[in-house]
Amino acid sequence: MNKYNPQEIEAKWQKYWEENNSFCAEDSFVKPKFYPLIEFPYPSGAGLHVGHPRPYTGMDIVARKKRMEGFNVLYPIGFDAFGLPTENYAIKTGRPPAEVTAENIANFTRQIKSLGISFDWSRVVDTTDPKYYKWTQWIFLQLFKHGLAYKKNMPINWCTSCKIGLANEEVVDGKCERCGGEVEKRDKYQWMLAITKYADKLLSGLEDVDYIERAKVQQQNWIGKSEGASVFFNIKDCEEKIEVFTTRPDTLFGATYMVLSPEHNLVEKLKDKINNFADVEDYINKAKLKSDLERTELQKEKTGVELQGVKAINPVNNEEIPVFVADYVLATYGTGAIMAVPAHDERDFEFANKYNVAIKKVVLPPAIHSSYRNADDIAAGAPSSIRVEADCFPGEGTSVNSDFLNGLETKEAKEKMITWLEEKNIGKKQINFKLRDWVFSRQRYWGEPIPLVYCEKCASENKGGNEQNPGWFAIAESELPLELPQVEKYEPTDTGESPLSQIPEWVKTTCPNCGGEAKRETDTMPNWAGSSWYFLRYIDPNNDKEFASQEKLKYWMSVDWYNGGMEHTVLHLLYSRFWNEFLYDIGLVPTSEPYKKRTSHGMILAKGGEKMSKSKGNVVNPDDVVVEFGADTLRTYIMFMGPFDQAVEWDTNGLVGVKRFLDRVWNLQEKINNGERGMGNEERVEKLIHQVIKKVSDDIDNMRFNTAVAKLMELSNEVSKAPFISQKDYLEIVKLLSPFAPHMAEELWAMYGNSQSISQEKWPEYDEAKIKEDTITIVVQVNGKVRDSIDVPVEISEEDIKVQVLALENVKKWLEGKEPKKVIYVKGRLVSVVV
RNA sequence: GCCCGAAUGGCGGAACUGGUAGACGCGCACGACUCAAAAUCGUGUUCCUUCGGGAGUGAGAGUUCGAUUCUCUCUUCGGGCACCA
Repeated sequence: MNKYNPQEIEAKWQKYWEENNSFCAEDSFVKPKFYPLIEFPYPSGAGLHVGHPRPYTGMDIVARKKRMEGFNVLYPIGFDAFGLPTENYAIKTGRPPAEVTAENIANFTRQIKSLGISFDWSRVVDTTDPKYYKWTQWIFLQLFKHGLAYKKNMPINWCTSCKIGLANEEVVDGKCERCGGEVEKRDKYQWMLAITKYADKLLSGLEDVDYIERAKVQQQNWIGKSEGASVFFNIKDCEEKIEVFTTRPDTLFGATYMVLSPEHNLVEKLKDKINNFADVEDYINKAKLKSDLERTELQKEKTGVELQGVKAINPVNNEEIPVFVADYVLATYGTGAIMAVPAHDERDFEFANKYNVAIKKVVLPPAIHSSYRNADDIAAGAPSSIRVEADCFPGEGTSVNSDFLNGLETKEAKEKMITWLEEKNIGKKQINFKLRDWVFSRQRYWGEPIPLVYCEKCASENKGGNEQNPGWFAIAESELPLELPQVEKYEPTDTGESPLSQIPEWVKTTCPNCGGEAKRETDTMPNWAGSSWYFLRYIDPNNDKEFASQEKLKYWMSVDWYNGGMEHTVLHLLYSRFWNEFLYDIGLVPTSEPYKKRTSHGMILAKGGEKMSKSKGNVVNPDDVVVEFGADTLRTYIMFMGPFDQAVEWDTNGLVGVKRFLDRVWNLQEKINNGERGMGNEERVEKLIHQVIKKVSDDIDNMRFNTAVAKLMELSNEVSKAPFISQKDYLEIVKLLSPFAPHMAEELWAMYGNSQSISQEKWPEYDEAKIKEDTITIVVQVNGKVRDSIDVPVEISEEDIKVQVLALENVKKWLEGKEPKKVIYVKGRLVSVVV
């Protein structure tokens, strides 16, 4: 018998799989399909890191098992290659980003292939390939044509030292990531995508999909739907009104003051009425100067200034109430103004105390539960939900001091107030979202060019574009892809514009509408663009007529199982769902939701629990592990380390145990006895194998890879102790191991006369009857303590077992002659004797 | 501050719908093989113990014949959101 030599075996089988297209999905449309997906990597110059193989291997195991179960599996891979690190590297070295990207992709490909992941390499997509981004641009144009893309004046992050615009990701703790310089906001016209129009759909769509709970909650929070009312407050002796949004219209009688955000345009309009305008202006200017960081850091202490001479009128009781400007009110949410109810909102409470504004209670907390009447009880153990601790009560209860709402529960009070407001025409039911529209422009080179042109003549004639942006036109579809031009320098310009603006011959074009002179948009798309639809392109990656054929989309969509990092559950997941839902609405994809199921893997940390990073020098390169131990050991170890969805610490010592396990399985060949059976162990081994089939199958379906490996280890240990194993049983074990250690499994499978790849074999099935034991061990407890255990036949009756148990010496001893008060029998588990 | 998640031997981690806590692996100890070492194989490995037992899953209570599992309070750690009215 040869020694297990992973390096030799792995190269051999990787070559075999490639030559035989073993893992290419078929566009047969006959077999049931299964479409698993992992997040495609960004091909960085640093190469693969041991974190990458975790999701790839996990889904690979699922994919391989599904193939063996008869599914037509599409398990694709690609590269999300536009991005800042490559662009920055290009700036530093002067090399074209495309060239650097090609090199990095080649390196990533080599590394991933060395892991034996069953990706369909015939469908690789690269977001920077013009053949790919042609369709990214095309989809953007559909969004534009349907009025979902518009240009708006928005603040960007401006590094005062590098004199360039930064993406949000480049701003770390309010400073420039590269130079550490100050970052300020500068206004710039940017393309926006109206994702807010899909807020409701993005929210309700979550009901029908199987995402891990955390991902759903995060998306819900991000979308941030809140239901309430908008209410108009009149201003005394003035035509102007203040519109506010509130989720608690039932507390309107308790509104004792109002607040405008510093950016609110009403301040300027009321200038003449404000007696202390100089103070107000001063406050507003100071607020503007505060960076985002300062605003959040200084949140502990609320500040504001009263607009003296201005009084608002509470519409429910006509009381005159003061109006403040304060930066704890955000300009970007709701109407940028609030009605303040200090008795029932903690922020308003704090502010009212500081500025001496009246506090009026209009909601009583619900009755305290009778079992917790006593104050000491409450302090000791009442659930926090029924405790009342402060003078400010933000919860729900019963309305008081509120005229026609008195005595109503919060829910009813809200409804009644909304009806009243609507009847009087001073307010209405209103739903607000936290979700903002998506800033889609980047002043960068290494991204997809935005395929729009601006014609000044048409703009002046109010042609094209949309209401906000006349003069903008989509380029003709025949001109797609609009390729990135070659440039000399990749640096952003002094004005914060994209480097593309420095190429006059590229910028200058003709207007698709009037044929006159026009200018191209010089901003590029953000990183998120290419990854917002890549799962659709995998289905038909070489199609040059459509982004994917309808027939193929109908067969393959939606993605059955998408696994990715928690860091992408908000933006990437939301953006790609948005694009898919849009494409569904215009009839181009068959399902509204792109992903049926979403799971998440935990990070692999360096020893000591730190993140692996280049600067700390603690990155483990999978190449080294493959060379030393082999890919099968690496794969199996990564799966064995710990629960798939939790962070785990890398430990090179752990690899040793897994290598020993694989060696042992390999060496089990010595135990194969072809001729002889009947050595007395077959039945036991068979039973064990059936138990393992069940366990491993269930565990893979639930991503409990660590316990699946443990069970396989247990099986191999058990078999090692047996005198012989039949070839049939041995190969059954090899099949079960094949998704984890595919190279070794192929080698062993071939060694015993099989000419076809093990990946074509049927996944083992278990027989429930063979799993069952004939005798079971019943645990005996006396007064809750384990005192003995007995082996009894499975079908023993309750009476019989009770008699047997009470006759046990160990039980008699603990009974001390007393009669048992109660004897409980839990079928197949235990007998509990209570004295 | 709010919302999630977690806490189990020396370490990573198991334990189905409440039913023998510590599977599996690392490490460690002893033994076999060896001149020796490595590798491999075998045995043991939660703690205390007067060897009868006793204690034990972050802490404290509760429900139960029985709680790592359910309820409540608290502590610590990790993640997300962060003045969203």
